Amino acid sequence: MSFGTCDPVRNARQGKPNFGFFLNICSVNVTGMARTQGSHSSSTGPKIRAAAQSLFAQHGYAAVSMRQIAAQVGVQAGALYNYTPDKQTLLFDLMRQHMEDLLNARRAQVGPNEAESAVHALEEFARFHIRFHLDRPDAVFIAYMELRNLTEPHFEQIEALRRAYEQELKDILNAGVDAGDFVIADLGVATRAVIAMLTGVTTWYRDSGALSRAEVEDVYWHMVRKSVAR
Amino acid sequence: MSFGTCDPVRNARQGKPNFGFFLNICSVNVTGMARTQGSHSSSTGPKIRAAAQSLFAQHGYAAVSMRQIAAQVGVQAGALYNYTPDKQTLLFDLMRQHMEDLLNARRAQVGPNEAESAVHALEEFARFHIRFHLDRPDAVFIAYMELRNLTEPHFEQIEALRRAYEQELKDILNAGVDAGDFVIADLGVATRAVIAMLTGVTTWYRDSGALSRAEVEDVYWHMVRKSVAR
DNA sequence: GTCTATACACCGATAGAC
DNA sequence: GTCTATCGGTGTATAGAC
Repeated sequence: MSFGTCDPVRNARQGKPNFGFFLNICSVNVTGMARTQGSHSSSTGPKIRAAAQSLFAQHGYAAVSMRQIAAQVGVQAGALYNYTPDKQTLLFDLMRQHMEDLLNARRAQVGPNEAESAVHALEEFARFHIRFHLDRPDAVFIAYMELRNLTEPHFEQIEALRRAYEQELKDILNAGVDAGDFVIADLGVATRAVIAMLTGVTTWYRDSGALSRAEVEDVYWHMVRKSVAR
Repeated sequence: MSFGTCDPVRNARQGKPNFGFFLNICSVNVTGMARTQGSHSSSTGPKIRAAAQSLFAQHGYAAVSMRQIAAQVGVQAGALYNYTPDKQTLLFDLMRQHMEDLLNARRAQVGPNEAESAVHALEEFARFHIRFHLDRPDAVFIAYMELRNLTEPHFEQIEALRRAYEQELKDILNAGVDAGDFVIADLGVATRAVIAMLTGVTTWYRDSGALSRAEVEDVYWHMVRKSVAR
């Protein structure tokens, strides 16, 4: 009962295969080289992060053991500690990487062109946000659900990155208000409201669904545009 | 290290007192009657649910032990099993109660008066949603974060309640489109987008903050109204 | 209805061989 | 860099006394 949610049904609902990580029976050798045990790998580090990200997203940080992560990678639990000092740091590294990727991708998008209209800048932000989040469902899920499992100094670093990203949108909205394009009662609330609306797409969108990503982008963009309109 | 997040700092950040549930030293007798051990109480059941709700919201279902819940109530762990068959059912009962309260409160609000304008109906829904959610931060947090810890039949029941609530908003939006009050590209997406935006208030609002609940209601309502406007 | 005690399994993390 | 073995502790849940 202690692995309450490691059931095939739940995994199927979330579109995940069942790797059977209790028994080390179906551990997969990603490199394709024949080996009966161990990895001795070129790239165990990345594989550990990938396995942890997938398992944390499926079952939650607290419900996943280091032994489960090791089994999915195809090594023994002790080997994980060659790559991370502890489980908590493994979580933090995943979250920090995700937030840095988000911020860097956003700044790369906005970098070249300057002085565009606020409406166009908002459209670019909205479409970027949806695209980035739909591309990384596991990382997004962890970033929003596992904040309380970070120790205080780690939490503060993630929060700072989150606030920096939020500021990107706030600047756009503020410029739009100054230019007379937007009417916004409270800038901070509006910023969080728009981000919450857009991020919500990750809770229901599936590639197998009725709408394409482009269509979803359009629908959300129209709603965002109107929500801050004059 | 296994109780990684049971630290005073984190609790203070979430506005929770530190009950020190490791040592049974400060277990509180809520009834006020002097007793050195045990509860033998009229109302251990409700106290267990209250303690579980608080602890699950703070640390997450998987990170909270039955011993911690018992300590907060002031009984030994074995006594909990007079009130719940297992931990999983305790979680499910909390979530079902919350969703039923939500649906019942919504239907009580809309019950009496009929045939109002879609715009007014939407305003009532938006304000109700914000008020109800801000009044129950712990229950809301659990309802959104712990879905993956439910077994399949339990999950399906909660999902049905969530869909029924969603339908309440969908009906309003649909009526508004028919009446020519709203312009909506996709009814399902718009329904989820509005709910996501409104629910987002729970992630940042604090009573100690700059805005009153009434002001927050106003700001969100204006954004929702515009987001589906013609 | 609560207690004490316990069954049995798993946890994170480390030590030392290879 | 991975293995095997292990430490000390915790987990859920149950049994039986009172």
